[in-house]
Amino acid sequence: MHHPDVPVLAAPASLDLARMAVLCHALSDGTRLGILAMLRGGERCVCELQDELDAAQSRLSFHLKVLREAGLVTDRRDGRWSYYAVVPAALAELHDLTVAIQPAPVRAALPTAGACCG
Amino acid sequence: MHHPDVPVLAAPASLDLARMAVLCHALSDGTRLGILAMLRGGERCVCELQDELDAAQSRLSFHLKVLREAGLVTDRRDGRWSYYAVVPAALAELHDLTVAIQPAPVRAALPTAGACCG
DNA sequence: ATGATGCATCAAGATTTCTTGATGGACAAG
DNA sequence: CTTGTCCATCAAGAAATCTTGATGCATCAT
Repeated sequence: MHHPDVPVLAAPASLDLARMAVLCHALSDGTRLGILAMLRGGERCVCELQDELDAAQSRLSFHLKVLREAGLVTDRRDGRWSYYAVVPAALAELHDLTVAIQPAPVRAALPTAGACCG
Repeated sequence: MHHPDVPVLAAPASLDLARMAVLCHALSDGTRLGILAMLRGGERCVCELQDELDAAQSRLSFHLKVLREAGLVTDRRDGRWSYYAVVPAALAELHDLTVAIQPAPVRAALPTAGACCG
């Protein structure tokens, strides 16, 4: 070898790369992001998403499953309808992960997620 | 239709779903996240990543290209070596996007990214 | 000049992901 | 009970992504 062998930085406990990959994968698709954007207004049933996003029903079911399995949404049955809603904590998790993966000097200059403005 | 036709929430200007999809896609792969985690310690050349991540060279080149095209890393040539480094602003962008896509009531209870602790 | 190293790029195959249409179950209305 | 609506799931094909090995170029050392 040839290079100075810089010590590899230890990862903070909060930096779970596998979890981050799952969350990011779930958010890497336009249809799924469109769903989440709609759910900002509150819970929706599948047929509402269907109308608004102009997507086939099986297609929405597919993407909702991805979001659900990533923990980004929950579903609630009410009669014939399934209502989906955002899980804010999951987005907060990604939020924290994007901070944790910042280079150490940058992260030091950032407010801590929990302690901010507190 | 049958449901109460809830008004669809207007998206904040900061919510660029296409951009979010690109960023999240780039971060949805384990190898790429491993690269970023290594780059937290500062810039690295490809062969260092290769040693540490135990990945073939062409494979790293492929993933580095994805990260570069998403704006998450920059590269710098120095002689035979290409040094890659994190672009903190890109991670900050994703950070802000995860806030922007939160349901409106949740976002209202959160500190603004820029104005935090100010 | 010669040879070796670091790296980007390409082609090909394997794998994963996405879309579409079909089927069937749960539920509600008539 | 029959019919229609809402939805999950499946199968099959299309498309995107990832991995591997090969090739070629630039750079450095001898």
